[in-house]
Order: sequence, then structure tokens, then C-alpha cells
Amino acid sequence: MPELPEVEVVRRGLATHVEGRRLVGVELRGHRVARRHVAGPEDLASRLAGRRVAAVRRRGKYLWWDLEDGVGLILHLGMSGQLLVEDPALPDEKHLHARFSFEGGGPELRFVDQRTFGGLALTDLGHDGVPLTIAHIAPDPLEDAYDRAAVVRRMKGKDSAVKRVLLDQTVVSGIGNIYADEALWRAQVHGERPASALTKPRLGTLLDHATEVMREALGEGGTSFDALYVNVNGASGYFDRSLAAYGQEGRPCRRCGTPIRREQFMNRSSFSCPRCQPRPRRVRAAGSARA
DNA sequence: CCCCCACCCTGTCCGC
DNA sequence: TGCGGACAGGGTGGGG
Repeated sequence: MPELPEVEVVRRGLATHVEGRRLVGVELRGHRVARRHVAGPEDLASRLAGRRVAAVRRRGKYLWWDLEDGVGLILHLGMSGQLLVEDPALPDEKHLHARFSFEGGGPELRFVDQRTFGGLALTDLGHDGVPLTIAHIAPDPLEDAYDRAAVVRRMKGKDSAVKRVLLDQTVVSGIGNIYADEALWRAQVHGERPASALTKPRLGTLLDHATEVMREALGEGGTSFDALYVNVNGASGYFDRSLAAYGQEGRPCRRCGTPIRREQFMNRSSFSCPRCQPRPRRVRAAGSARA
């Protein structure tokens, strides 16, 4: 489940079920789920057995288990990954890729992923406790390490479209296509405006809207349009009812009544209000004004 | 550095 | 019913 709120919902569910428990068995199906684990699935499974899950952590859309001794298991959901706590007697899902069982018995944990864009990998943790392989991912707005002023400065220095910058996980993490569109709608900014063309207070406000909308979504259990996006118990969130822009093509804008438009941007759909979020008149590279 | 594209996969929906 | 195409919340790597 893609964006920060949905991943945080999963993190919380996982924390309840696996924190402090010891892995007794790990079964991996196929090689794709562990493709980012260079040593291969057998190595991954054997190195996991017997380890204790000290904590379940998250940065942006990435989850990982702190397995002590400076080692972590990254669990990334990609577009369609699910982590499900289930009775071992239940039949296997069609796209079951991994099964974890824990000391003391009880329900098992399954990694199910229709498209297999997600996956598992064992990696060393850095001094800050973050896996080395995701050191390029910036802190997300719900972390202590999040430096709002630094992110604003970074955004201000970019001539790229502001939506592209919001989606750049090396600038600020956790924001995906839904919450980027919602933040832009709240801030009344068109996503194709160059970030550098917005004032720092405006960029700060935009970031705060992104933070706030993700907090609200978390409070509703995340956004679920279909059964693909569920928590560890298979339940959906309700934030889809609160979306003002994403997926609302043709529906009246909640502010001004103008029908929400849909445009293509970065090979995906963008939703915005034509009146509240006018397109930039002209997108011009910085420096092109020099005579 | 920046941007665009292809790619990694499967499923659903819509028009013909 | 079938078929082709578009589309879906993710990220990475290569080439220009």
C-alpha cells in the first residue's frame, strides 16, 4: 500500500504482532520477491531464521524490521504488496511470496503481492539505524529527523515542476500521487509550476498541507479504493471519502464548484481544480531570461 | 544535475 | 466472449 499513511497503518499492525518475537521459519516463493537481496532467497531465508524482531520501523514508504546486531529486513510494498496476519490453516493466496512463522505459534505473517514491485532484502543498518540501501531516502514529515526549513530550501533551489519535487523521495519521502494532488489542491497550486517560482512561505505551506493530509488519512486508516489496500487484518481505510482532488475528475471542486480536471503528468494522472489551481502561463527555464 | 523513458508485473475496465 | 489498449497508490537504471 503505497503512500505514507497506508504504510504506517501496516507498520502499526506489524508492530503489534511481531515486535519482540523470534522468527522460527521463513518460506520464500520464487526468486523475484528477494531480487534486491543480492545473495538470493535461500541466503535470505537462512539468515532470518532464529532472529528476533526488535522493532518495526518506517521511513517514507519503506518498512524494515530491526533484527538487532545492526541488521535489518527491508519490506517494501511497491504498488500492490500486502502484509497479512493470518491463520496458517487458510489457503495460500494466489500471489503469496513469503511466509513468516514465529516462536510460540499463533497466526503467521504473509507477504502477498500481485505485481511484485515490492520485495524483501536483508541489509546492514547505518549509525542512524536506517538501512544503508535506503540511505538516499529523505526523512518523511512524521519523523523527528524531518527538517522542514531544509526541505523548503531544497525545493526553492529546484526549477522542476513542484509536483515532481513533492514526489522526489530524496527531497522529502512518503508523498505519492494521491497526497501530492491533495496537498496541491489545498495549497491552490498547480503541480506544473516550477518549485523555484513559489516563495519559501508558499512552499512551506504546501509541505504542511502534505503533512496534514497524510496525518488525517492515517487517522482514517489510509486510502483504499479496492481490496488491494488493506491493513494486516485485511481491513480497508476510509480516507477515500475525504479526497478533494485525486480521482475526482468531473466532480465539483469542494471550494468553488468548478469540475475537477484530469491531466497527464510524468506518465500518470493528475487531478486539480482548473479555477483554484490555474496552469502556469509559461514554463521557462531559469536563466533563459538572460540577454 | 535534470529529464524522459523503459522496465519491473498482474489485474481490471472499457470500447470495439 | 474475445481482444487490444489504457490504466493503477511503487521505485530503479540508462541514455540524452
